[in-house]
Amino acid sequence: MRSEKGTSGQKADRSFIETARRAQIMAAAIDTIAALGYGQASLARIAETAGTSKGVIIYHFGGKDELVRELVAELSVKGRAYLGPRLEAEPTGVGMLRSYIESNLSFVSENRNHVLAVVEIALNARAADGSPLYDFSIREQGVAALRQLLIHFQRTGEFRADFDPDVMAMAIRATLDAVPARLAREPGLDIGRYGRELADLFQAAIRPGESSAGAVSPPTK
Amino acid sequence: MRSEKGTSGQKADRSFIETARRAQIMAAAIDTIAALGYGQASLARIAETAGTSKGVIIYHFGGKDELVRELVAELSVKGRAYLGPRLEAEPTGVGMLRSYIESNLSFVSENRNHVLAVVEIALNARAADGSPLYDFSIREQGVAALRQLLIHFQRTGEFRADFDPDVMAMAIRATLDAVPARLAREPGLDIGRYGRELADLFQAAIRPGESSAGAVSPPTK
Amino acid sequence: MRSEKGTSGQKADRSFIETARRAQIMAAAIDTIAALGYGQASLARIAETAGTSKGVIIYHFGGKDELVRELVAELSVKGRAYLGPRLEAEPTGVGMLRSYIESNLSFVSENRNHVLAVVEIALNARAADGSPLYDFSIREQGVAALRQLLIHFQRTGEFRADFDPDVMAMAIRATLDAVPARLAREPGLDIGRYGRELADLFQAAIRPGESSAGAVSPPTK
Amino acid sequence: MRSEKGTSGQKADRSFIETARRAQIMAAAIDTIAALGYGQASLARIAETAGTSKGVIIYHFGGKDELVRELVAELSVKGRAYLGPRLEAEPTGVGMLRSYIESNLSFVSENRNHVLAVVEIALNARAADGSPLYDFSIREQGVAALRQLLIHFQRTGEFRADFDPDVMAMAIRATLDAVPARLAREPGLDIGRYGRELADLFQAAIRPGESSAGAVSPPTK
DNA sequence: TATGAATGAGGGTTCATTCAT
DNA sequence: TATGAATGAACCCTCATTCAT
Repeated sequence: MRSEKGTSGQKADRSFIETARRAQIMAAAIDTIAALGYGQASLARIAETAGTSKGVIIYHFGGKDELVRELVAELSVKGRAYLGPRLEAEPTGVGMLRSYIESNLSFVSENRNHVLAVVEIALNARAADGSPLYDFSIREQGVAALRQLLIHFQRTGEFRADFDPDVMAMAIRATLDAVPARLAREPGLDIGRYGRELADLFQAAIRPGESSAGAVSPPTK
Repeated sequence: MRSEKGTSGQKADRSFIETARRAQIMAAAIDTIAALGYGQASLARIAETAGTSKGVIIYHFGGKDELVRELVAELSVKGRAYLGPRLEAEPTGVGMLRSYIESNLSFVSENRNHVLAVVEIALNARAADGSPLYDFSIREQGVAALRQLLIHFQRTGEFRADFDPDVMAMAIRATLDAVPARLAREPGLDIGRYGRELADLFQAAIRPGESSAGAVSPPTK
Repeated sequence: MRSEKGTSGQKADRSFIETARRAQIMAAAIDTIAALGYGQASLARIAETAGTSKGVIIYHFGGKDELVRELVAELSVKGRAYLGPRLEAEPTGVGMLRSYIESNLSFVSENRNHVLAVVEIALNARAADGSPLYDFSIREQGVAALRQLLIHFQRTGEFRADFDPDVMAMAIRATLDAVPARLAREPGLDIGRYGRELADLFQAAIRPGESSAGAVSPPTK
Repeated sequence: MRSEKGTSGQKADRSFIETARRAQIMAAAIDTIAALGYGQASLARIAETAGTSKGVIIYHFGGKDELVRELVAELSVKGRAYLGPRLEAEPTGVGMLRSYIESNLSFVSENRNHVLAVVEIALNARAADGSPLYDFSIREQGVAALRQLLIHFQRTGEFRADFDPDVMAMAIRATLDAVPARLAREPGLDIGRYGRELADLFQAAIRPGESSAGAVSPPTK
């Protein structure tokens, strides 16, 4: 059997041919999940897309779960490599916020199907008892980092202090997460413009206004 | 066979006992889908939750599709009845926007599992070819109505004119749609406060500021 | 429960309304079987055609088997009442043969669906072990009677003596039995002409020719 | 998945083991259908006869439909290969007619169960709406060819001119089609003799007699 | 290294029938 | 007399996985 990498998680050394096969299968899995949804993406269909048989997939990945897990992990690695430098390059809070949003979206547009597939997985893949199958702690780490960033710049005064950083982080994340699905429905979408609009939106939401938004809200009982 | 109601959609007159059974089954379906996810919610499991057998479900609904369709339709009816009056009661643009957000969330909190189930269905239920199985045009109508509302108050000047109403509507909707899942993970969440925070957030995003947010954005290449 | 008539087979005395219901159901069963074939004619579909529910059918007939049995029996009674007098009216062998064929066909054309249904039943209805479900001894009695007739007129010399009455009887019966299906496919078929042609055909086959057909046959190894 | 052969119909190249399994399953299907009838021949029962499981059948044929389709196709191929040369070898009309009948019957006796099974399929296999499931155009082509043959020799004068070739063809076909069922009931039947008798019968029916049969028929209104 | 073959659980659905009313 | 409700077996099929080669 292949693909037993120790718990340490380091990649087993693989032959060239094996690496190629794995890449081919993962690409097929991505396209199939993106196109049909997680529930419809059976091993048979993925194998068909890849031009092989189910057996091959099981051989190389040990099972469907592991294949999917690697799909998720790979995107996570790609994502961090993409976003990290872009964020660190920004000196100001507003810059980081805008960069977070726009970089996320450009990453999405450059990895459409992969992102779409992982979103599908995140939303649907569950064990028989309903518990999530894969580890999306990365995502939560992302949200946490975003919240830290918001808190930081609330403290510096660059962002207004009277929003809940938790709620704001979640709103930003949710809005970004909805984009891949929309992109799938509307492939011609101009992601660059979309990202700028979204950045404007949240920039307006966090900027310290003359009067806080909360002050305008009707008195709550 | 049961449950064939004409295209007009009016409920066929049902016996007391049938009505009860249907309600019981729908409740079981809601809980099962909410708890396990759409993909794991087989008829057998739903039947088990309901304390009956698959046959009974088929008898009363004619099939899984119809059961799910009714779950969706019922929530849609409930939702409109809940939201409509609350929106119409608001005279101002800001009031309507806040009401839209807060009413949505209070509706969600009052119909947790049902909303969660329908979100599961919306995200996951697909035909074999990947096309969506049910009609969520209601949802899109909702987004469209929201966009119209935004456009209207941009014209009156109550909202700033330089945001894209399409992007704003989508951001609001996506943020709201993410709440049920979070609520499921975090049952103690204070929805009232959460709604007010979210309303503040988007109120800040649409308010006509001294200078438009866009002006602050870095020059785009 | 209804419909338990003693083994003696006499009809239980039935109320007017029950008789009507039974007739209605039997008509529906005939049309359904004729249209869809025996295998597709489930109680549900028959009930739908009849405008009632499965329960009613079971109530009146005790089960599907009994309903079908009565369909068969009724046609058998009708058939004998139709054919008997017509045969007996013929003095000559040729007349009886022609009458047998033509009366059979006119009976078929006057009872299209019923005949079609019973043919469907005869060909398809079987118990789980493959054994035939209903009693078609009537049919075999018919063939036997036909064979007796042929033998009789072979002895009188009106028919040629060198054909096997068994084979001839079977050929006539098979040919007649194939008509309903053809009639179903080709509803405009002129049964009168068809019957005369068929009568001519078999008349030619049984007439005492100058030389027996057998003599012409090539020597068999 | 197995058994997807292109529309051209050429057999995909199969491994030895697969070929064997397919043959075994087809044989089991033939025996089961012949013994129990089409309606009782479920995949489970066929699998039991074959000594395997339903899954294996599905694996090799993709579904019940395809299995049955191949049963029909194979017999059609076998039948044409068997009958064609035998017909073409005959110089005279009478010879061809006799050969048609006798070859058909010897083919039947040599392929008892297969023929019986296909007859079962032809009579019973239907879609939910009652329409036939498989393509029996071959059969109709056979009848059409037979009719052409009859017409041809009516023109040459070898057959009498005053029978309807359509009716005659249908009578011959119907008589032949009834044989498998009889053979099933009466396994000891002497098919050779039976065929000669049948050939005699129809030879007498088509021979140009001193006076046409039609002339004897009572005046038709 | 790779594959075809087979497995067995579980999927949704149809069916004739039973039962309580 | 009639019906709606429920049952449970059987149906065909899909699935991820195992196994022998």
